[in-house]
Amino acid sequence: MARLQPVRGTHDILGEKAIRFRTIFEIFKNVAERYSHQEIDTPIFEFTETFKRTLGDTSDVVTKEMYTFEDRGGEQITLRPEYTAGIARAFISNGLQQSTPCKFYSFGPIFRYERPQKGRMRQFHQMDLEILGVEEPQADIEVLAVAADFLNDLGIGKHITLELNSLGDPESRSDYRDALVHYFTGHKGKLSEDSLKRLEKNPMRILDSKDDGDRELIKDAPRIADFYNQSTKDFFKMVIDGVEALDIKYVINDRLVRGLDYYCHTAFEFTTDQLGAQGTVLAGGRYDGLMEMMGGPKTAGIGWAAGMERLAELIADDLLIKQNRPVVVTPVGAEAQIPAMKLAHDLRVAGIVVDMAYKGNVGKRMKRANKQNASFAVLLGEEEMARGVAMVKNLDQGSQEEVSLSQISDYLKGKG
RNA sequence: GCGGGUGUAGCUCAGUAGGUUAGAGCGCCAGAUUGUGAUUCUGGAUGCCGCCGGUUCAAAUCCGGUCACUCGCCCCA
Repeated sequence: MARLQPVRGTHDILGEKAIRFRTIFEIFKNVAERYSHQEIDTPIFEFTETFKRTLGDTSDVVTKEMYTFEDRGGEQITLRPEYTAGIARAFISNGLQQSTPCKFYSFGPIFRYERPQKGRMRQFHQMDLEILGVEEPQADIEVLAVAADFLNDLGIGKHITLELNSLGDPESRSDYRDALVHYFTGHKGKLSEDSLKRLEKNPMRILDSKDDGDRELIKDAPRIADFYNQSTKDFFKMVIDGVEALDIKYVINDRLVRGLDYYCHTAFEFTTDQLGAQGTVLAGGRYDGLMEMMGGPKTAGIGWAAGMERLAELIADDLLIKQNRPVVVTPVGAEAQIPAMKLAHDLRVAGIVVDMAYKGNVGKRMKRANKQNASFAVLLGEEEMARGVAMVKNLDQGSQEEVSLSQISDYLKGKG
């Protein structure tokens, strides 16, 4: 038993969990298509270079979290640790710059070699939404609207806060970064060990620190809004005005940052306090610099990803897709086996969900039917066959009546 | 990569001044009911007490290691 465990940080999805996943995906798909997004499914692995080049050599994802291996042809392959790079690659591979704007959605597994904990797995699943080729803030607004609608349709909107920030255009962002480095370098002695490393690699991340000492310093650190140039201010105002017009609740969080260089302007996270340390349920931002960094044509982009496992913990039970209750066909006696199978088949062809056990006497089969939460049992024995009928039992009420074989499917559909 | 907690039946868990045959509930199987489920009653099987080693006449119990799960840090969905 001990050896037949799933690989650390992976989980089997079955039973109620599978239903939760499907429920959430259906709702996601429904919302995305309402906004006229198209499905795209890219491979779950890409050349390692695709992720390395876009995520940067200093990011944690690239330096220690990728599942990378050499395939039999000697290619360096990586299981995707995020969606955007693969979709951007597909955009370029398929020459889609001809057809912008592209509005995509996708769903599937993501892989990161991390220490598992609540809401954090090595294989997990994300729903992803992207708009490619739109520089206007209207795309930012729309993408936020999809997210808000999605969470509302899941019935969890009220437990979730939208945190919004602007990282500015490259110029604003670079000025701010310099100011931050200058400020924190002046207080090096008071920074936590982790933040000293961040100062080297990714200074904006210091703003995220949970260390008390760091937080004291952060209070007086330069604020990003003071470094916005006019075009950044205009852009961000458009986004905020749009979000307000659509009545989407939000708070500005100017400590919300993205470490990677290709991010700019809008950055956002939808968070909850109901999941322990991993409170982010959906997050994204604008990445106008990404395509060029990959060697493609300069193309704007904005999008987000939502964590399936985290959402699955939040949704209410009554939201789950109802399972179809089966009708159970039960032969009585050996001679009824084949005729019962024929009856079951006819009902299935007629579109009814039917199950028939493979063995057992009537008592066993009825017990099994009950465990399956069957709605009806259809019993077929010698007596019924002689008269061209079957005994149809309502398992909720315990009542039963004979129904002519030719009318059973209509009878069951009428009651179902 | 770093720190805390926990590993006993399919599931939820009892079980320590170390002691003989390791327990309960739920679930599962069988029978009462060989043409009728749920309820009820009767009976049954649950198991290398995570794994390896040590202490001891004797270890589920004490010690060391290891693995897994879990919570947090880091990072992220």
